[in-house]
Amino acid sequence: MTAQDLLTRGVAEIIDRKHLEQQLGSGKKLRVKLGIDPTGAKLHLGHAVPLWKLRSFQELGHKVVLVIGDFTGLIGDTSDKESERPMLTEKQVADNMKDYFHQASKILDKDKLELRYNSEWLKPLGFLEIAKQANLFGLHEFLSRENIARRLKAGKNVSLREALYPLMQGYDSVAVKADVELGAIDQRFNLLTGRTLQKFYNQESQDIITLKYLMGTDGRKMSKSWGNVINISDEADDMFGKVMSIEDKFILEYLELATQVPMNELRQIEKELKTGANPRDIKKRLAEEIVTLYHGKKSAATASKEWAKVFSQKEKPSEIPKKKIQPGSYTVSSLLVAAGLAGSKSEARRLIDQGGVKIADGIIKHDKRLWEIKGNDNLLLQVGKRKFVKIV
RNA sequence: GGGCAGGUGGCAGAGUGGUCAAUUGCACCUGACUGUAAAUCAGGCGCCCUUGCGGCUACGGGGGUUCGAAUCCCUCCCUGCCCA
Repeated sequence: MTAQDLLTRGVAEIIDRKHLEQQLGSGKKLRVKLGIDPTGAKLHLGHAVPLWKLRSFQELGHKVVLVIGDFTGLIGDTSDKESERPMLTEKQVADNMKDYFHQASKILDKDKLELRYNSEWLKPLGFLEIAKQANLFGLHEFLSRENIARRLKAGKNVSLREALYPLMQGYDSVAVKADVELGAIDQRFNLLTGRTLQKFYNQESQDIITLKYLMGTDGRKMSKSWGNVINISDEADDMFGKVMSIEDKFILEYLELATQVPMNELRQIEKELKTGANPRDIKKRLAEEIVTLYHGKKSAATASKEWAKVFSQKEKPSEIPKKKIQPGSYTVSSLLVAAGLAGSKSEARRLIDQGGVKIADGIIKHDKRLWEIKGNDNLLLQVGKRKFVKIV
């Protein structure tokens, strides 16, 4: 990681660039802040983008301050939302928070980290103080945010509480004396709030690095509510496959945002793609890189081989889940349900009709024949191209 | 407090007495093709029964009108918008 990459890779915008370059050049150890609200239990590759940037700061000797939004999580940020985010209960937040740090430490160096919870300073804050902070901003600023304006225009509710959220995030920066704050591009407004508040509290305003966001497996922004996420806790095989299923046009973005492949290599790959390289091969490399980050090189290699076996060569995976079921007579549909390969018999019949069901390598065309299950059958069931279960 | 609009399948969002198990989009599943679980194309996408112009359950909850309701009425709950 070069100092050059620090300010370019994955970066959408830097405010104030000159000042930040100066700070970095001065040799001073900067306090670099990232806030995460525990809105779900799992971190995904989109969350990981700013975490990797933090890691780079760590490597260059700066102090990383990870602010867990145990308080802001209760309130709920709407800057990345198309509708009001529901307020969470303290229990939900506590549950979600449990694994957050553990997951984040897959990326960050735990020993060079300052971990803070923002209830520490937000909870005791009085109304007067909040009013003073709120006085620094105009309602019009908030209302003109793109997604807020859109919701208002569509006749949807925008609660007053949402307008308060940026103050809290901004005050976090004051509390931890941040020199730099990171965030996704849709956080821009909240990030800027920190600058104003710091000034009000006689601190030097933090610089801001906004990062591009990662696309999900369906081509929309990666977000838990879209259900298109690749979680950093996903199993190696699963993670590999999900990466392989992204659209070709996102390959370069993924390499930039979700891997540590050097930028010059990235430009090389870009050239190769343009001159007719098979995107599948590049994507395989991408998937290996990503899986390596979270599961290690060995698992990545295994996942890659496994994937090639099952999908390129259409062979069976080396590990087929085994399932024991009650001995007796089964129709194919009830067999599939018993094996967990179909949610209902109706679904199973549909799969049969569509030619997606194989038993012991033979395509099943109808549901009439009865199968006797004795309890030692070793019968291979297959649905689609990638779901296998062995009845034992 | 007053006025108005609305609550439909995982989500978004049609439908306003029968042909609605419910248009469409997204997500998802299967098949074909391929360079891959990409793209594209085709089909599917409530449950049950041996497969039928079959049965059951379903359009916020409850009750009613009707031969028949997601669609009409009553009531309850909830949500949003406007005004104060």
